[in-house]
Amino acid sequence: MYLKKIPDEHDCGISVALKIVGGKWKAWIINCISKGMIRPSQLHRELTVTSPRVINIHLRELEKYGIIDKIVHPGLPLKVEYFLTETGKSVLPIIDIMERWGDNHRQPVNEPDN
Amino acid sequence: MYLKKIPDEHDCGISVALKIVGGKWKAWIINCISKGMIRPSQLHRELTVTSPRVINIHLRELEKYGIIDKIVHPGLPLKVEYFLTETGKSVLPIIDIMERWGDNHRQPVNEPDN
DNA sequence: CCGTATCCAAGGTGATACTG
DNA sequence: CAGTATCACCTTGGATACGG
Repeated sequence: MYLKKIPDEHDCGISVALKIVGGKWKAWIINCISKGMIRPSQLHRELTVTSPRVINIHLRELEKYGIIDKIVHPGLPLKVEYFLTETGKSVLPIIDIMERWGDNHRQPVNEPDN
Repeated sequence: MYLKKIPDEHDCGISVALKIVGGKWKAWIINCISKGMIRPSQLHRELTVTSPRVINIHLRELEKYGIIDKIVHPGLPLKVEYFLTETGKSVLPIIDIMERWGDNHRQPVNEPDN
């Protein structure tokens, strides 16, 4: 997302927001967690097109930014559960409006894909 | 933005929306045009941190997706004016909500930038 | 003034194999 | 089950110079 070197005068809120929803699967992951798919294995099953590594990178970043947090249950097999923080929940309206807009404008945007 | 090879079952509205606001300067450009900075030279002056080439790439893409359109005035020196289409205007609320969210959550997101 | 071509650096993503 | 390391690839962004 090439957003790290933006000088201060252009580091607007959009840059900040894009750090959260800008990744290829970040918004998708946030949506899944908000819907109760809180275990990594569930995410992997839903997102078979991607490797666990990429999902984990996104999870680490969302964690770092305070969007999600996790509970590690002791014992074997391992059990980890992610959940949205309050900050994370505040992102849902953004994802929602983006999703609705995209669904309503799929034609003009997706068709010229040459 | 690596959004081109997303399989259909995951090609949700978010992917579509990110094609519009996902680029490093796309949302910024849309904002500028909506505020009346409609000539390329104005955009270049506002965005001196970037080369004209990058701005033009974004403009071409926004044009391709029907977000902006342009009027080419004949004569020399050349004069071009961009404007938002109706579709483009419908993007403004998304940019607005992202910008506000980002401004309100700058701390937790920006600080862990290690 | 406007736009593009070329070359290049860097970041994001993907496949696999591996450890605890 | 959960997570990481290494590899290679593709996309994006950036600097410069040039043509309409």
